[in-house]
Amino acid sequence: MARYDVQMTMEKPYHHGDLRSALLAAAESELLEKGVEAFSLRSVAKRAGVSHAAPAHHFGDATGLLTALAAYGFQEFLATQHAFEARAPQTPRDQLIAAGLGYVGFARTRPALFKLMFGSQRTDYSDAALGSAAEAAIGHLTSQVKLVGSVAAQDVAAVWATAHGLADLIIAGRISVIRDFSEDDLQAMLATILARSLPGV
Amino acid sequence: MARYDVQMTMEKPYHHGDLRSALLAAAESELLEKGVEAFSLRSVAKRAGVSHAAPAHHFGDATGLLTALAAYGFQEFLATQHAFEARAPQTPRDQLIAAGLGYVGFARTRPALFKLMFGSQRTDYSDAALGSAAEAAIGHLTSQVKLVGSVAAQDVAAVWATAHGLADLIIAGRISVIRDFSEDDLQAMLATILARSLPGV
DNA sequence: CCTCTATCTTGACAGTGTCAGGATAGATGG
DNA sequence: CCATCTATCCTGACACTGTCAAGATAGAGG
Repeated sequence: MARYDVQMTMEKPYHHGDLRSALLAAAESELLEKGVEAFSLRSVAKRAGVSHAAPAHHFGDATGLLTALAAYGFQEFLATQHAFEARAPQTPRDQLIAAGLGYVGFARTRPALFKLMFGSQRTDYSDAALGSAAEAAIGHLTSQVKLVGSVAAQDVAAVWATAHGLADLIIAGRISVIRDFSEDDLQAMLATILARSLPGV
Repeated sequence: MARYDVQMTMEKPYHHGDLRSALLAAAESELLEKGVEAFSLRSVAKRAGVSHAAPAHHFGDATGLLTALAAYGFQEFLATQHAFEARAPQTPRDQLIAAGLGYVGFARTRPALFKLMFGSQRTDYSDAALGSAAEAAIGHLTSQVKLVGSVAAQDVAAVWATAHGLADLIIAGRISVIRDFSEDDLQAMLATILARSLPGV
């Protein structure tokens, strides 16, 4: 009977079907709860319902899994920036600020991924997938700055550092004043600070 | 003979004398070489020449050691900012920028400590020593902003985020353009970016 | 139908943090 | 001067970790 087959399948199929994606999702949850430092590969495997050595075949070792997760994170990161830009006015300056807001927004929505991507030593940036994904995300910000009119490396560094600093401090819970802010007020404050980092054209 | 006694003492005294300080120093070296995630308490003990359980009596567990190290880090952090300020002009604005340069300077000089203080989950900020040390360092920056004339929380967040973002991205090696910069050019660029984060009084 | 290959499991190993109990040495009080 | 006391450090054990080797399973292709 089909019903029985399904139940068998649900219970314990030898081949998972999409273990790679399941492990990535489990790893993000693991990071969110325990942090990068207490990350356990065996615990991730248990979350996905497979044996402790199953991840090895898909990712090699723990660094391989975290590297793949970081690469996925940069894709999401770029997508978030694009989503923010789509809702903003189409002037270069507004678009750049929207990218900055997306930068911070991603960090607040996926803090585990953000910390992995920017604050961890357990990722291998010589990996092709991670390298190109990271370069795409950073290149986007750079091109946005150029569209505003600046070609100075100093201006890229300024807006990037401002967005990054805001993101990092906020998800660390260190900017305590924003607790009393509404979401709109917070966005307005972030936009003001980001705008200030641009050369005052 | 005194000489023999000294040699005996150098070889293997049962009581270390200043094991607490030795462990903190060894821990910073360990962090610098391996990173926070690969940090090993047993390896730190081996560096200090004691058994693997010796740190427990001084720090409780691994988190206790890293917490104490972070508290020490915030003292050094504040001292670095003061050192930068001492060499700068005595105007409020120059003093604040000097504090920001000290912020980045500390991160570049002691990256392991900086990452531990701002990017790790293995520190206990409910600890009294760490809490007060961190508050002292952050309170300093806040008071510097107020001296410039601003009382808006937004301005504190702006200059803090800018300094923090620059520090974090630089020690992560992500701002690649600075590789071609001389030290003076780098300081000038940082000062320009930091100055931009202030309200344009 | 039979092999081939990708996928997953089991079992083992060295290394980790932490706890319990014992050894040592400097300090304290008689 | 000596006995005890306490802080300091060591040894041994436990559960847990990541990784490797070898075997089991199932789907795919000839």
